[in-house]
Amino acid sequence: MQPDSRDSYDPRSIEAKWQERWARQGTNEPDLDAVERPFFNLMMFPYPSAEGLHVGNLYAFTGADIYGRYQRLRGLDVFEPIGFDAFGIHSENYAIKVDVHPMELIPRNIENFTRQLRRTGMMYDWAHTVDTTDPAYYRWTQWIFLQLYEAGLAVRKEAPVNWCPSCQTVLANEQVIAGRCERCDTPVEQKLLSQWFFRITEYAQRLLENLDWLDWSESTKTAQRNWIGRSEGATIHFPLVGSEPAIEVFTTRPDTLFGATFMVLAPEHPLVDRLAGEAERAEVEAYRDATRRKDLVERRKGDKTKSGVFTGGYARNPATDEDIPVWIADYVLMDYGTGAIMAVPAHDERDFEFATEFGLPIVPVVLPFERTEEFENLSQVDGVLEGEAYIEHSDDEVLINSGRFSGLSAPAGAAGIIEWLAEKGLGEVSVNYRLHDWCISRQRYWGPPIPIIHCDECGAVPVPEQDLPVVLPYVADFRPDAHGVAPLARDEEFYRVDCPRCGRQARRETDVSDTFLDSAWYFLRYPSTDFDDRPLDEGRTRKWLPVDMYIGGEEHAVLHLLYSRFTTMVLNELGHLEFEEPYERFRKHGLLIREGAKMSKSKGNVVIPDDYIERYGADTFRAYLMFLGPYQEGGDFRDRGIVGIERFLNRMWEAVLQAVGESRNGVEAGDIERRLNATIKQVTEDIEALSYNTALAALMEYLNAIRYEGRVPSLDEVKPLILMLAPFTPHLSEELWDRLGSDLSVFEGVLWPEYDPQKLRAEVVEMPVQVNGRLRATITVDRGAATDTVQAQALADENVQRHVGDATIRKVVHVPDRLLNLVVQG
RNA sequence: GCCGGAGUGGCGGAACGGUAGACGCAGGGGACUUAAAAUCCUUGAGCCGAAAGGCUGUCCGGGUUCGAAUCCCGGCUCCGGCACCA
Repeated sequence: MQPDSRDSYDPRSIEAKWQERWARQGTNEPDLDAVERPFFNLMMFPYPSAEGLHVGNLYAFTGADIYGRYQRLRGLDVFEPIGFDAFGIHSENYAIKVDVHPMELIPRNIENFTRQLRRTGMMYDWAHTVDTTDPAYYRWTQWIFLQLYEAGLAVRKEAPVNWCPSCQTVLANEQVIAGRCERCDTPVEQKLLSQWFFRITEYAQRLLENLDWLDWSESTKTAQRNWIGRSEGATIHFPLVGSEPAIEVFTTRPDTLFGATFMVLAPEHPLVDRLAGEAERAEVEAYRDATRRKDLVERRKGDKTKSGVFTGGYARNPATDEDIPVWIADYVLMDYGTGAIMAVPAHDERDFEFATEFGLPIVPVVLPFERTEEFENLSQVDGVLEGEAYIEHSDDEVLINSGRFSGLSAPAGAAGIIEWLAEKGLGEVSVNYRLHDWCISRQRYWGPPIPIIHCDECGAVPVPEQDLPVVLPYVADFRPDAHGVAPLARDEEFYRVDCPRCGRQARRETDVSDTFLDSAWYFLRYPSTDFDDRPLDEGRTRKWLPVDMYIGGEEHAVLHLLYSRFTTMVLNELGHLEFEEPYERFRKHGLLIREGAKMSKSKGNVVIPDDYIERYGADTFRAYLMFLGPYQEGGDFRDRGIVGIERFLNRMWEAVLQAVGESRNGVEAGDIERRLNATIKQVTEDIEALSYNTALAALMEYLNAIRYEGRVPSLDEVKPLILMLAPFTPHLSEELWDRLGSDLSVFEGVLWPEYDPQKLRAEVVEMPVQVNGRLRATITVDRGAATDTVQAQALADENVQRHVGDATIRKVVHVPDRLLNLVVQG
C-alpha cells in the first residue's frame, strides 16, 4: 500500500502541533509537591550569547534530554529545568563591543534563546526557570555570600591576584589559561590587591576525598584531583642568620634536606625587604621591578636559563648547620606553597639550572641502591651526578652524605629527618594543595553587587538580610576603568549609604561577585523558584535534591563543578542542606567538532542549528546529533550524514502508517520476535550507558528487519519501536502513537518495553569453525549442542576436512553457541 | 615535561579475549520515470582466482593465548587538560 502523498512525514507541522500541546497541557511540568518518584535531570544552563543557541549547546542538551525522557518512559517523575547564566564578563564584554547596555542586551538574548530552545523539543519545565540577572534570583546569591561571610568563609585579604589588563579586573586562577585571560586571551599580570575570597582551601581535603565515592565520569574526577593538587611532604624552618624570623619552606623531598645548598624566595616574598643587604638592595629592587612588569605568560614559560639575584642574606640549613645564601628568582612563585624553597640542585632540575648558572654548590644526597657499591663511602659527592640533576624518586634509594641518616633508604631517611626536625621545633609533616582560595571580587559592572558596607567605625558590615537584594543600578557608563576601580564606584547614589550598625555615613562595596558564584547554586534554586521569601524551600529541596543525573561538558570539570561542590558543602554545614555533594551522578559529554576541526567563531565553521531544524525538523536534527559518534566522546558534524536519519524517520513513518492500514496484531514468532527482544535489551542498555549512536543503529536494524522484502509490520511490532525512539524523536513518536489510537501522550504512563530473556536466542545458531584459530567454515548447529555433536558436524564440512587432513586433533576449544576451534598438529 | 583520551574501509563509526568493519554516508550496478529528484533492489577492506577458496589486513615492533582491534611491554602520531607546583 502506498501511503497517501498528502500524509507524508512533515516534521514542521507535527512538531508545532506537539509543542503547542505539551505547553497547553503542562506535559513537562511535574507537580513538584505531589509526584512520587522524583528524578532531577540536570544539564548545564547556557550563557545566552547574542549569537544565539550554538549547535554545541544543542548537542549537550539533547543528550541530557534523551536521558531524562528515557527515565520518564520508565515511569519516573522527571524534573528537567533550564535557565540562563546571564551575568558575567563574557556578556559585558560583548555589550561593550556592540555598544548596547547589558540591561537591554541580555533580556533580548534570553528571549531569543527561549524561542530557539522551545523549538528543539526538550522536556523543559518552563514553569521553573532561573535567570541569574533577575534580582529575585541574585537576592539569594547575595544571601549565600552573607552565609559564607557569617561563617568566616568569605574574607577580605590582600593576596597576589591575577589581573587582566584588558578586561581590567581580577580573575580566579581557574580563569587563567596558560597565563592568559580565559575571555580575551590577554597575558595576565599579577597584582597584590585586597579582594574578597571564599576559603575553599579549607575544604580541599573533603573535596578530594569525596571524589572516591562520587559516581562521576572518571576523567572529570581525575581533572579535579589534579586541580586540587594534594602533595605530601614537610614544612621546614630555615632560621635567618642575624635576624629573627625563619624562612618557611614546603618540600615534597625532606629526604634531600642535606643537599639544600641555597634558598630561593619569590621576588614578592615579604621577607625580601628584611634580608636585602645594603650592597645588594639596588639590584634586588631592580629585579623585583622587572618581575612585576613581566606578565604570567612570560614568567611561566619555564626558561632553561634561570634569572635571579642574591639578597645578601643567609639562612641556616637546620641539618648541616651551614649558612646558605638566600636568593630571589622568578621561578619561585609566591602563590604556591610558602613562596620560598630550599634549593637542592643535585635533585631538582630547576635548582640545578639555577646553581649551574650562578656557580652555587651542588651536593648529591641520594643514590640508587644498586650504585652504592661504586663508591667508597656514603659521604661521597664527586661523580655521583652525571651532568644533570638526579630526580628519580623511588624506594630503592639510599641517602648519602647526610650525616647520621646516611645509609637509610629514602623513605626511612625522610621520616627520620622530619622526626628529628620536629624534636628541635624546626619542621613538621605537612600537606600542601595547589588549590587556591576562590577570589570572587570583580571590578566590573555586570554582576550582583557584593552585599557589604564599609564603615570607618565598624569596618566591613554585612547588608542586613531584609535589605536584600542590593539591586544593581542602571549605570549608563558601565565600562571598566583603567585603574581597577569598579564602575559602581562612580555612582554616588549607589555607594553612599548609612552604616546599618552605627548609622554613620558609610560606603557600599562596589565590586560585584564572580559569575561562577551565580552558577554555583542555580540547580538548588530550580525546585524552589515559586517561593519569593526563601532561597530553598525545605520540602521541595528534600524531595528533589541532590541532583540525580547531571550531564555536561568537561570544560567545567574544575571550575563550576568544584565551586558548586564547595558551595553545597558549606550550605550543608550551615544547616541549609541535608547533603554535602550536589550531584550523585555526573557524566561528561564529548566535544562536537566540524569536519575534523574545532568549531570556533574565528574559523567561521560554527553551525547554527536554526537552519537545520527549519529544514529537517528538530527530531531529525536531534537524532542526527546523537548518531554521529559516541556521546561521551563527541563527534564530527558533517552535513551529508543528516539524510541517513531523514530517510530512516521517513521509513519509520511509512511503516507505522502501513501497520495501521493493515491493523494486524501480534509479533511474528521466530526471527522477528527474537530480534525485537534483542533490540529492546540493547537499546535499554545503550541509553543507560549514553551510547546513543549504537542505540539508534539497533533501532534502524530492527526497522529494516520488520520490513524485509516489502513486508508490512504488525501493530505490535511497531509499537516498541515508536516508544524506544521517543527519547530521540519525541514529536514523531507522539504523532505516531496518537495515530495508533492512544488518548495519552507517549510520555504518560510507564511504557518503556521489557524484553523476555527466554526469547533472545534462536533454536539454531550459526557457529564459526576455526582450524588453528583461522576461520574455515560456518555451520548451523542446534542451540546448546554438545561439543561432540558440534565437532562431528564441523568435521563433516568439506573445507574443515581439507584443513584438518590427516593431522591429529590436539585440542578442541568449544565455546557453546559461539565458536569451535580445532587445534591440530601440523 | 606531567595527567587524561584516542589511532579500525573513501568518510562518521561498530565489535563481553571468540566470524573485524554492525548502523549510516559517499561510491558502483540495476528497477521505476519522457527526464530529474525521491524511492526500491543489489554491491561494497585489499590482493589472487571463473568459482570454490586462499593470502594479507585494526598506527609500528615484540609478548601472552587454541584464538588479540581488545590484555602486557616498548615506540610513534593525534586530540584534550595542566604546567618553573618545590
